[in-house]
Amino acid sequence: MIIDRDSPIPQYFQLQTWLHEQIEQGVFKPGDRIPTEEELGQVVGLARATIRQAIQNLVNMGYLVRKRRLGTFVLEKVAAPSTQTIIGLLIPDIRRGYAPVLARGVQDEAAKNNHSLILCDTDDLYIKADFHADRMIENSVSGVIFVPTAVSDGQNQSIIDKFQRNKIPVVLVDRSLPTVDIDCVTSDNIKGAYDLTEYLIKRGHKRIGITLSTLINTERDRLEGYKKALRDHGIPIDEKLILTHSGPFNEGRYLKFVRTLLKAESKVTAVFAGHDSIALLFYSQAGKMGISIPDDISVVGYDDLDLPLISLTTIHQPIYEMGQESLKLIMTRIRGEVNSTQKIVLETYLVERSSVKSLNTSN
Amino acid sequence: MIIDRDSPIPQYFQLQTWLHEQIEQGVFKPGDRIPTEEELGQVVGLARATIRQAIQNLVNMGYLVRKRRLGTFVLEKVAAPSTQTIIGLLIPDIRRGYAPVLARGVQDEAAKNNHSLILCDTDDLYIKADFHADRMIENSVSGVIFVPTAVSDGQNQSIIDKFQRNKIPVVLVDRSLPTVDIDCVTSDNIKGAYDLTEYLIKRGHKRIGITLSTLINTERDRLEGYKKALRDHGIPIDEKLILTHSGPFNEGRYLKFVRTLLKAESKVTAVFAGHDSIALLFYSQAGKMGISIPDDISVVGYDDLDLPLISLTTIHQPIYEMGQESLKLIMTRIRGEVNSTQKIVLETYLVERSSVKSLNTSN
DNA sequence: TATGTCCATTTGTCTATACAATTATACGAA
DNA sequence: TTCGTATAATTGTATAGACAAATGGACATA
Repeated sequence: MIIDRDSPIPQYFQLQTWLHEQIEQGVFKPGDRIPTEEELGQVVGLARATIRQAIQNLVNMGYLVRKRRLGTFVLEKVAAPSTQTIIGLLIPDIRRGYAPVLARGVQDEAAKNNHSLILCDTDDLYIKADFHADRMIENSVSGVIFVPTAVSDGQNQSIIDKFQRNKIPVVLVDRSLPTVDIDCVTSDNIKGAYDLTEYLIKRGHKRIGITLSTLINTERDRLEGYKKALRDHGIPIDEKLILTHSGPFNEGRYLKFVRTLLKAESKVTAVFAGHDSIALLFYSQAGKMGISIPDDISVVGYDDLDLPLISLTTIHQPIYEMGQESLKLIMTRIRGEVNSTQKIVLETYLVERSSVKSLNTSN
Repeated sequence: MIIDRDSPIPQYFQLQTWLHEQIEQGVFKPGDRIPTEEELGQVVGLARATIRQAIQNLVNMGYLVRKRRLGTFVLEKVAAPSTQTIIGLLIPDIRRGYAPVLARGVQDEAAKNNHSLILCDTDDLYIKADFHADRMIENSVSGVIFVPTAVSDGQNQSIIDKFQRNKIPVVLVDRSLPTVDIDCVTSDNIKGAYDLTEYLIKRGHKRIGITLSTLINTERDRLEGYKKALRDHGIPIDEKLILTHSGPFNEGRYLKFVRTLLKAESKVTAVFAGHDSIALLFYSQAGKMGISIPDDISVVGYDDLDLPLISLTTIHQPIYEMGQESLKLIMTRIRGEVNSTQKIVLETYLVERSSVKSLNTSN
């Protein structure tokens, strides 16, 4: 008999122990249904409430699940999922560009999933990214959302490796690493830049300057989209109108480029600023040089930052949504729901404002 | 009555929730004995088995401990000897105003102390602040830096209480609560506004409009500084030039105020914008109305946000430093180094740019 | 095929009752 | 004082019975 009614050990506990043994010994295997409370009551000769007490304890201990109308089942013994519910976000600088919006998107989605967000700024420096990565691992984050630093792919790779060695899933946002097979959420910079350039071309612009950084692949993609649009419309690419720089964003450097393009000798009728912050430099320089936008020169940007006082035609990047998507993606990884690498590319769209003048007489 | 027998929510769960609340709110304090099962049964009119079910769940959750013959007691909520090195930051919205700079200040200082930063946005809503507070407590943060929400002091107080019941130190930043004796880091808004107003007066301005929110005590202080400066210089206060609103920042509302002040009838020669974001509205509206700043009207702001394209005379608030100081303060609390309440007031200074015209002929 | 309805089964919630086990406290005896 | 013992209070264990709620599956209907 399973239950010894004379034992000082409570009967519910005797039953609980017996059930536990059956599970541990594989008599009841994961997925199996154990007898109903009614049946157990008959077999061991105990009241249903007593049976329930034994079963409830095993449910609390994670050995069983009850399902209404179906019965009680043995659970797959899973390693207790870490009680930590923290996601790490590694971005260049919370004060710059779209970072606050991205952080907010991640955070709102994290809140929906009952996770908190640890925020770390890398300043695009490997050493800071590495430092924060260590701290995140120490604080046992469940996953990391990483905007790769504007340094070598190898260094970014080594940050990612560090997380993966600790079995922490990583999702890249905005900037991807072509050589690394890893989940990422980006937008289609080639298409966005293509659309934007085509927009200028259709308004009669032929000499279109561009200035951006070749350090980050998002901006390299924009350059590619720009060139492709020119080629497709039979406009020769003039390398003198392409002013690039391979380092991180530096205001003084770009101010030089901006001045060069604004000078009458350049004869450009429109400029493509690699991102909205550069477009802003065009506005401030043009003001100083007595040049009017868009009357004297047209300017387009990229990002659609919330810029007061100017009305810039630009490409809207769904930054907030990228934050949300990257968090959703990391949650599926944490829950172990997917295996194959996910590459999510979000749509961008052109926002027409009034920084571009149409040169078409018919228009 | 505590129990609603018509509710679809199980009665044991209603009781459990109620008990949980009593504990959270400190009605039952750690060490207290709660009523016996018998007593509870009498009070709420439930069978003892039902009472037990509620209590058992709370025991499992670690809120209560039962002792035979003695009763059931509230447990000291011992945050596992926190190896956690995380600080929580509760701010209204990381995307707005100075929030990114504050967050960065906190974070850089946290990094120096080997702590990480959990970021939570409240949107100035009590319910969100409360939600994030619970999550921070769950993640056992070592301390919290809190920008009070723009709601009633009582609600802010209840957030603070929640942390303090869990022995988590709290520091207020920017906005203080006059009725609460708690560490805080602020800047002297009365003096800043006084200096700024005096600056205008010394340049010959007598009709000075002001528009701000009276919801937050920082802005109320600025209004006070403005009035004091006028009084001290023998300029009568014209209530018609004071346009206030008692709700949270709302662009439409302030645009109306801005237009009123810009109209020629108002005859103001200068306006004091409650913060830089409002100053920005003056610029955008003035542009539309063909009014030139500072030639037709002078404008000053408050905060010294990094505003591109305009050259606004404003009061610099040491936001980054406030973030740093608040973190330093919380670290001293965590290390238990101080006992008395610390009220740190940082210096502000006037940044003279070119949004103010001098009306003095001699100048 | 798709959709709605009903039924039987199983767990979920709740009551009422009884006795057992534990233990702080008081009290009495050594 | 010290030790043992009785007592009362409180939680622990257990029973028996009732109705509620969810739901897979069978069956009927559109």
